[in-house]
Amino acid sequence: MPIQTNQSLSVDCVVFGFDGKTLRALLIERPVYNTLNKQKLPGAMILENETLSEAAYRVLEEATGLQKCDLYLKQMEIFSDPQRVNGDELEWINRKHGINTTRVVTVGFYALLKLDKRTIDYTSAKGAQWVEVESIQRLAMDHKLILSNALGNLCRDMQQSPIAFELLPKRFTIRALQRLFEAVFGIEIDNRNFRKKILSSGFLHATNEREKGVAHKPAEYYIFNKNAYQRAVKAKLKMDFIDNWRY
Amino acid sequence: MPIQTNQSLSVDCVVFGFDGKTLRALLIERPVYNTLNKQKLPGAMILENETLSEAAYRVLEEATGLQKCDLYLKQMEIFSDPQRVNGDELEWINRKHGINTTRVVTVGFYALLKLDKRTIDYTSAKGAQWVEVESIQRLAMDHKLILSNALGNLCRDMQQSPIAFELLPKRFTIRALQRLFEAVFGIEIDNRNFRKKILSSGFLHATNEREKGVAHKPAEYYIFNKNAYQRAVKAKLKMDFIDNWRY
DNA sequence: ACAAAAGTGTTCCTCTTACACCCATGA
DNA sequence: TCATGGGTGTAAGAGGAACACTTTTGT
Repeated sequence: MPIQTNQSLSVDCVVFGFDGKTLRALLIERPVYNTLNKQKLPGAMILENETLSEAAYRVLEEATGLQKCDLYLKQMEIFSDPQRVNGDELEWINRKHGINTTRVVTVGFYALLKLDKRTIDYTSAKGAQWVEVESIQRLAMDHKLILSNALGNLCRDMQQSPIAFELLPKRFTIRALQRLFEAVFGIEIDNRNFRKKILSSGFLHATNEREKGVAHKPAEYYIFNKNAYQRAVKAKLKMDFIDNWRY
Repeated sequence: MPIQTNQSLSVDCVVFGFDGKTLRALLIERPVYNTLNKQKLPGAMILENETLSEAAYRVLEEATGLQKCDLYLKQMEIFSDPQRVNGDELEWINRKHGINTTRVVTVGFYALLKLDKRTIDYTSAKGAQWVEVESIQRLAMDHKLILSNALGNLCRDMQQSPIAFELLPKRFTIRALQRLFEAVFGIEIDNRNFRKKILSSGFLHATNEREKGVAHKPAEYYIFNKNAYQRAVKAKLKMDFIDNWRY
């Protein structure tokens, strides 16, 4: 079997947003072509002289209007099944790009962003939709698999680093943060214990500002104190750094 | 900028083994060519009709003589810098394979195996070496970067799943398990607390067999009880996430 | 008998968990 | 005044960290 030479490499992005209640992903519609599934993840072929993450940022700016600095991007698995794109789907891709490839290998990314009105307006204008992740049934090609993968990665990463804040506005309530964890992990969290733990971490800064116009006791807004977090990480390593030396 | 069409896709594997004291990685020697670095990771170009993990298993069987069932394989990042292979290195690759590619994108894998005599004999016969990971200074292309990446992945994964046992023989002593953690994490662990914790987990099964011919009290052999582990996994998702945050 | 590594218990203290009521606001 | 969700404390138990000596074997 010869070395594969006429393949193509693409990126596909699972873009997550949080609306305060449920986790959503951005899906784009494509013109119907034969019996193919209409909804797909935002993605693109890699260009010459472009890294994969550059390609991913290009896709994300096109899809959301947001720049690199407003997005959290993480590479996941590579999907390389020789049959993952074939038949009508392969024909669709070749026709769309005016190329003639026999195989497309894709690199999955997931992105996190703050789902504000401006972004929703932008995506709506492009005919894209923010769909509740739980309710997504079928997608084009193997994009459902990529989505599942992204959700697994998100769960794992949210247990290890404070990326939850990438999905929340700069000012947020503790309840919103809790609901985000509950939505992603699919669990219920005791509110008293959650507040105790998250506040005692020292990573949240109370703004002294409160919700307005809500028909209940207004919640206080907090801000994630990234510096305090990074200081804490360093302090934890402080005494261990000799042991932890890695070239 | 047009879509990249004449690239190649390869896999590179960081193969870890544990000799009872230190963590080692398998490096292969290549014939010297100009001023290129001689040592590199085992790797190969992807073939037509082959997935990336199939390619990785092919590389691993070639390098170690071991089959899929005797290896733990995990995909990591993809390395896609357009300049990651160029100049003499690119020429070396094109000459070696009789192809004419302008860009090579590679997917990093790490593999874990049980480092027994048979495997060491096999790799020695091929001129490959098991080098202490701590002492590896320079490698061909960006393979040093890939190795660093693999070590980071291994550290992370070993904290989250019982892959440590993939590096130990079926029967092992608790001391050996402890030394493995100490080697990978670069820390010292209190032996009494370690025994208490690992034994109370219920994942180890005592064999009632002991070391022979050692000049000290012989240690008992244990076996990892995978079923007990998998049963335990289903029962928990804790609020540890705040403590474990790392960027 | 000695050298070398295995194996063993207790205490203290922190962190986790479970649990129920009052508060501030808009309608 | 009622409906709604925000915000608070305590007690019991589990789990983690620190710490030193005895046991078994080969030489």
